[in-house]
Amino acid sequence: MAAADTSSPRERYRAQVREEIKEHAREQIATAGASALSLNAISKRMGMSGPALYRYFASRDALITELVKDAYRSLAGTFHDCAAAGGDLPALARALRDWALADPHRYFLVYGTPVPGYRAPEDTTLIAAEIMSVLLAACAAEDAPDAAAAGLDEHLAQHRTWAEDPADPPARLRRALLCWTRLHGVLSLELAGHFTGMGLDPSVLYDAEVRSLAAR
Amino acid sequence: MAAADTSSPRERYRAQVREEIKEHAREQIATAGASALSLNAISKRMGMSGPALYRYFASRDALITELVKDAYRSLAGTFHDCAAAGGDLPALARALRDWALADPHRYFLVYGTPVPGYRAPEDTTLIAAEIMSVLLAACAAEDAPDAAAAGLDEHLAQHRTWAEDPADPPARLRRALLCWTRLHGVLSLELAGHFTGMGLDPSVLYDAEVRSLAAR
DNA sequence: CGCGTTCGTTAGACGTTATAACGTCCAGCC
DNA sequence: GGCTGGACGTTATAACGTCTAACGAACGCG
Repeated sequence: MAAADTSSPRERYRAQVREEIKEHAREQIATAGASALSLNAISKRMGMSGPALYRYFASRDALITELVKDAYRSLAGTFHDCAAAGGDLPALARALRDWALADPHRYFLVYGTPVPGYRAPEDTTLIAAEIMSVLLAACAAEDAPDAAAAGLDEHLAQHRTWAEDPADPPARLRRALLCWTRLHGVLSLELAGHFTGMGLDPSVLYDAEVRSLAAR
Repeated sequence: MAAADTSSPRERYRAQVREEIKEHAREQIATAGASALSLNAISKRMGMSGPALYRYFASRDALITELVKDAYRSLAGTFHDCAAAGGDLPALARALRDWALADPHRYFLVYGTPVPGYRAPEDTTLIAAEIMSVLLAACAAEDAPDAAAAGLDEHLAQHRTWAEDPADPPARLRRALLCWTRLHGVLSLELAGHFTGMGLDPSVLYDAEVRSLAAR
């Protein structure tokens, strides 16, 4: 924060140009997907020449990585805001779906097909942990032991590095995990258009899954 | 002539070359993902020159589309085989996971991030319906009405174009749908590597979800 | 004012998809 | 046997992409 105060005009201009580049990149990704992102097209639309962008981003992958990080931060922010406003688990689920539908390609930037050579930087895993933390806090309701999940609970009791609070019972970890995987299951298939050919409304399916998760 | 019945040697050679091209493409996709598929690299590895491939596939997208169709057919085949061997729902789930783990990029070819301009051809939707049909048949067990899914059942009763058998109760359609979305939720996150940073075993989570689906 | 860092430029190497035009070879037909 | 048409593979070329190298200009700082 204080560093932003004392930033030189040079650095402020640099940050502004970087933001403008990312803005164009986001727009391009939203219309054509991440694989179609072209530094050349961005530079042309900004009135600059191609290699000028390399003053601001080391490579195309670096730009995409930055956008992935922004997407993570954006999702974590909406989750945090929703929880701060007293949102319970269904509210969080709604916020997640709204966030995803607002920009499907941003969702796929986070949860979509991974690029083989790509390794997630440390930041993203930290933000992912933060997202899980908010979800975990919303799963604070009573948890009855589930016979079908006994093995999972035992496994979670031993591998809980992603849940910082050691007081969380395994049943709560399990519920947060299930929220994540089940909502992602419906949402990703919806965003990929796999329901359109079947003529059914994804929101109904999503809501049913949310109710099922909240009511247990 | 009788040549219309049996393929001419010309056509057999053509089919063989097409298959060899697809073989190299599959290998390339398995190691570097679909976005890294290069017709140039394939042609070089086959000892041919670049544009020669255009005699066999109209474009790069056409080749990828063919591979997507093959992946669909492969999944439908393993599903069909599993069901023909008397496999129940857990067996189908295991077959799905084995199929996905055998070649993760093939799974993403079917269920991964969609390309914006891409429209699924009619064949793939037909095969997708066949896959759902097998899944539906495996969900033939008794179905108790679920309070949280009443709205979904009603919606499914009205939009059931993807289930050809009109005798299927909505509860069974719902269960098949939930199998699909929940298993995909765990599987896609696993294949994308989102669990590796959390230090937990995806197979335990997957098995728990399978048990939860089978025991209801 | 001078100097150095940063910025943006052009030139170019290299790879990609895709088309056009040109040989080449084989199958079938007279 | 010889001819002809079509399929095949080639080289050449265009257009676009990332990214590096080298150069000039502009800006801020001492």
